[in-house]
Amino acid sequence: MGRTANQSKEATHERIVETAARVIRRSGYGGTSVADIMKEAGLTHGGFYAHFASREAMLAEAADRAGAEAVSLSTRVAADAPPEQGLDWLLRAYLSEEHLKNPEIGCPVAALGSEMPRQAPEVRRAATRRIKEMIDVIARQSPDWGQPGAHENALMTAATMVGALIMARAVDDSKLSDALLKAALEHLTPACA
Amino acid sequence: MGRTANQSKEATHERIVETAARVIRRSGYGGTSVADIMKEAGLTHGGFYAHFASREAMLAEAADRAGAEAVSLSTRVAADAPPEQGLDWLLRAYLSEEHLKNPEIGCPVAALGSEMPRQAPEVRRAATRRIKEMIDVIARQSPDWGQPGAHENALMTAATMVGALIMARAVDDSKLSDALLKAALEHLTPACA
DNA sequence: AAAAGAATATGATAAATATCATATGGGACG
DNA sequence: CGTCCCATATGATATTTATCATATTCTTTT
Repeated sequence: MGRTANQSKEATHERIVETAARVIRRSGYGGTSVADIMKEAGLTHGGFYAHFASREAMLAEAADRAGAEAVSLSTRVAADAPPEQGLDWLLRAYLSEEHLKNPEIGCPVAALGSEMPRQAPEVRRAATRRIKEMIDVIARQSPDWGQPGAHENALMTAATMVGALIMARAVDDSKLSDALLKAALEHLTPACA
Repeated sequence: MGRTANQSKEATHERIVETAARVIRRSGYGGTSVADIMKEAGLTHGGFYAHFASREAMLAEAADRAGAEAVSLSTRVAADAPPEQGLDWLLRAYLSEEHLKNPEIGCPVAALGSEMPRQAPEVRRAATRRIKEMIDVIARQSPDWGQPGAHENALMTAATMVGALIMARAVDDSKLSDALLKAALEHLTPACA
């Protein structure tokens, strides 16, 4: 059934990528099949290759999309904060219970980080670009923005955020999860450096 | 071919678990098949279920083994350090180029962290236990050992270590990898809190 | 309103994979 | 020295999965 052909091919492509960006964060690169994504997008698996050259090409687009969403959401959160509190708001959102429990709409580095080294070059390239953007977002919100060492500081801040969230999700003990998020938040908030 | 039956079943079980502990850190939980592990252990896939009730049971044993190796290696590194420098040595080893490039004999949290939330309960339970042990190793090496907040400090240190290594491995740019490791090392070394 | 064209569904194929049943060969013990 | 047992290999099955070829239906155009 040709379904609704008024939804142009481009729009369907869009929808698949958007869906995939969510599904990979929920199920991982390796845990996501082409059929899974198509089903969740309301399509059947056969049509997939009318939209993408390969599964990997599609993962690359999905990874890029997930990264772009994270960057723009972070930018918005920081922009909505009162002056001087951009980083604070960012940290509070990132290290929140809500982010902990909703990987599919959250940071793709936390959701997919340890699978990245095994992905296709196109996937890693897209992810790296978005990670650099994310680090810049953090750097611009830091109190020491412009000073020497500010970029290094942003690198460490990003690492702590990602590590705390990954560990909090990995662990089977909600007390420890909370403690990890709280420890990271409290140690990053008072501009420790 | 009964192969060498003098190697008791127990020893073979041991060898499979040991092999699996390496393979999962290299290929991920989802990227590792039963046949992969058996082949790398020098066996054929068919015999697997004489040793484990299921693939998941085996992953649980492998995760536990990998965690145990990491804890004992870390303990040894810290013990070999001059007095007051245990944490320093730990950090230098963890955030080294060598660790970056050898996930299969390194920290399982960095290698498998983002896949953990989807693993079987037995796997997560084992991993959580080892993670707690790892945090204790770090806490005992900290200069503020015993003081209030020392445990929280260890949580944040662990998060930063894990996050920096995961990001450094994820990224497709060796300059950024180095910068991430260096930033984490320099900011954790001078006992920032 | 019918024909053409584009988008998607159906169906098929080949490879991988978890799991299980049975065969085989080497060592222990009589 | 021959028999039995146990660990492992062989082989099979059912499922999943990536990929592709073909059929079907919707929309547009005349």
